Amino acid sequence: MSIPITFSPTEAENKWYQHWMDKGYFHSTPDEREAYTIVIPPPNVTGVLHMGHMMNNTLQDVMIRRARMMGYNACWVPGTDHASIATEAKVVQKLAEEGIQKSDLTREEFLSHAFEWKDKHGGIILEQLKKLGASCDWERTKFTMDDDMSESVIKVFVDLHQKGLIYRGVRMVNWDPSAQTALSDEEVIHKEVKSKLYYISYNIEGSDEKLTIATTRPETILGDSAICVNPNDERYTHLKGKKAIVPLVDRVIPIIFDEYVDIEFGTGALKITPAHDINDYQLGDKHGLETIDILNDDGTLSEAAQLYVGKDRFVVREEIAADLKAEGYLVKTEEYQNKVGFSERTDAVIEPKLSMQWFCKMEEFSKPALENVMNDNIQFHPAKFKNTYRHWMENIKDWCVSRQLWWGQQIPAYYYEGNKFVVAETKAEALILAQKENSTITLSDLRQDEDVLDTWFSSWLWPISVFDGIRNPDNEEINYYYPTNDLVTAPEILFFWVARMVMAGYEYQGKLPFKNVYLTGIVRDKQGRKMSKSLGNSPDPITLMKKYGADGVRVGMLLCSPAGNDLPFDERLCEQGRNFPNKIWNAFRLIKGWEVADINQPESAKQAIDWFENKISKVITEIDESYSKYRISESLMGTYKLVWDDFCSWYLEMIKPAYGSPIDSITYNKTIEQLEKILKLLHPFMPFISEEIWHLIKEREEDIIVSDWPEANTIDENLLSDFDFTTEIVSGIRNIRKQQNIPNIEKLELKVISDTENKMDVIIQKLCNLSEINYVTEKISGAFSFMVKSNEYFVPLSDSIDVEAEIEKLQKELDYTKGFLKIVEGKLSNDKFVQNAPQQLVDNEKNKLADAKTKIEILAEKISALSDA
RNA sequence: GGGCGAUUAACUCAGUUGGUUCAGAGUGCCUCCCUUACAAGGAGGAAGUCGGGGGUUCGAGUCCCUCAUUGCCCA
Repeated sequence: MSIPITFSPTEAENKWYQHWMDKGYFHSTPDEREAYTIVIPPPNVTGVLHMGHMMNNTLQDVMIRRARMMGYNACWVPGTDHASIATEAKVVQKLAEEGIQKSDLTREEFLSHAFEWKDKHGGIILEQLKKLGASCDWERTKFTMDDDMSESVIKVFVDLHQKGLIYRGVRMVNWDPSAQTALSDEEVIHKEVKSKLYYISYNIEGSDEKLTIATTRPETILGDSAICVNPNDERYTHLKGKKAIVPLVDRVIPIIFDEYVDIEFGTGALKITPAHDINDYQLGDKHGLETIDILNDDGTLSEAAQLYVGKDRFVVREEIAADLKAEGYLVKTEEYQNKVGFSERTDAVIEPKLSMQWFCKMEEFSKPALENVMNDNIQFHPAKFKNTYRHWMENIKDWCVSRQLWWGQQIPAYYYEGNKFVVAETKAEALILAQKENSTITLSDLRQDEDVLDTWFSSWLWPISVFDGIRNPDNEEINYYYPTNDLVTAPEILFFWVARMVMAGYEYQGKLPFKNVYLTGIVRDKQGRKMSKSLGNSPDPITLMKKYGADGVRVGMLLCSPAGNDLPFDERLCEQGRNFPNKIWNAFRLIKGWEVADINQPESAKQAIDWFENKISKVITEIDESYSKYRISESLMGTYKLVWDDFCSWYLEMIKPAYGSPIDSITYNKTIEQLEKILKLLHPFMPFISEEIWHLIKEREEDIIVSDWPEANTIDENLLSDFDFTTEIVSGIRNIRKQQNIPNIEKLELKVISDTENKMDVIIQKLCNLSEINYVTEKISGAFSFMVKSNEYFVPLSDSIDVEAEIEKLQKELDYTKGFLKIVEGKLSNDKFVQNAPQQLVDNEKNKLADAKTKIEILAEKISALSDA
């Protein structure tokens, strides 16, 4: 059989993914085994696969595949969320391109367009995840607006309303004039921008005096209802009881006094616009000021502004500045840096706006949610995010859950007789409730709230609702799969999503939603910028997988990405990720190329097997440990080194038969056994090549994806350290070959001065191509030499030896050892050290002292012997 | 402005209760080698005042203080 020199992944990927699907390995149904569950962080239906998804889903797949091999009933639930703002924006845009305005459509018509769009684009990411090898239970795929999911959302809304945890109220909200909806605080991104500080003077009523204020938003003066100064500010105390006149509109407003005002900032006088600034709103509330809302929902000025009506707020800013200047009110402008809120979705500048919204009370929810994270019932990896979480939970504010959109679950509040309303799951139930108030009300008198619920109001139920645990809180599936085990997500949505899921979990199941939260880093480009579509700095994952193979990209992503750390992405990582499967592929080619014969097993091979069996047990222990701490990249690195260094560089070299010679069957079979264990360890990281080689080893029915995770046997630590000692000798000889340019084919001799015989001499002989190893008692002259511990090794060579160079080398080692000795002596002559340090440590220092002394003696002898020669 | 992190080799990061193995790993870099699995490879090598400064201790990358730089969250 001829096996190609490089592994070509594409064919294997398609073949095995299809095979796994056909066999139904990804599908889970409750049974007697213990469940291991992950719910996917549902990607937006608007999205396409990006590097963040690759990272995130690779991790989940690694975890789920390993759990499957460990005998758990593994269930990974995939799905998407409806992303109300983003999706509605996309659909509106698409309709606009077709010449259709949203306002021309009924709600139902618009929704049918939106669903059409979702059906066409909504599954793209999930299809792309299949290329990555994601072993999701596709039969369970959910969408946050599926009928059952929406029912759950509505049920929860009604339930919370009945519990008094949902209320309607006027609040200052973050208004996105572009999307024309309110946003939660978390959806607002504050950015540092260059702006201007405008100094505007107001006339004082009945006086020639003027009062100057500073603002970044001159257009809002039209909504001013007071000017506020600090009562401790002596510059202004005489203005008590006076009134100011708003320029251009000549409205008379009071001058009020409040310590809130920073004397140092600007002129120390602050204009108060309660309708358009959260702080002003609070001050207005406190001082009983009028609120004048001068803006329309689309960011243009309203009738209430009196001037510039219908013009955009930014246009007005320029115009009013010019007009103020013309009228002599503008004192000066200054360059100024300040933070401005932008919509996460539309990038429009957020307008603080007073409006009627629905809110969810958070205080009660936050208690168990905080407690169970702080006490590690729910563990964060890395744990440092507990701090951030706590800070948020302790300062939690009510959640604005209404959005002025159509795409989403319509709020189940029904109005009648003006502003009276009832909340119920259906209109029919609402009618019954309303009729209790007024028996004459009919269905047609009820008008449902126009707004929909925040998408997170769906997602926070995700771990419960995918198992129908809201509608049927005690069903078989929720009881079996919930709580889920691990959640893999980004720290950016720790509050948006993770915290709220925890709250919903305790509220609706009385239990945590997941036991572990693995927080991934953010994938950035080389310049440290977050990868985003708008910057165009993200490579296309599908292209990458074509180039490097899915296994290669998976490994590349994981190699350098410890939990919670950002990953500056570089394609070279994928290159490394591709080289690794190729290494295994070639190891397999080597083994598969051997002719197997019934011949005696060489002692060296026997020892190599003994060693490797111990080594692999040790590594399995280590990588299991890393997994248990969610140090996935460490598990991978442990596996990587096991394969590359231990298996390929050491083990295979030790058992390799001479070129053209057959291998004995015992060694061959043992080697296959080791290879199979390695493939299993690799499977979570590299599912495709591991399955491919697994089947190329021999024809078989069983697949590696459902094989048993290898278990560690008892480990002979002495054997392992003997081997490490042996490798040092091998390196010593290789060094001499290298320095003297002696080709590998040329056999060498090794002479040893040592108290004990190394049991692994046959290995040295094999790896170094030695004709013989002899133990001697006298130093050998005319030989290259080196030391390992206090043993001396000589490689006699007929060629002349560069005495000078040898002496120099020995002198260097001697100097180093002398320095080392000094430090050890220093420690041991320190009484406090000897008294306070643990006995074991002191003994060890004593051993180091003895060893160093012996070594110095030997080195000195060697130098003098060489010098005499 | 308030809170929380981070700073260890050129890069990305490990380093657990202070103590053998504490100064590590992978990549990159340098030298040599297309040697009969693999040049997507092999053999070897160099590389760090553990951000600066103080302190506690017999002993500090690790604990404390302080300064600097930097990131995130909140206002």
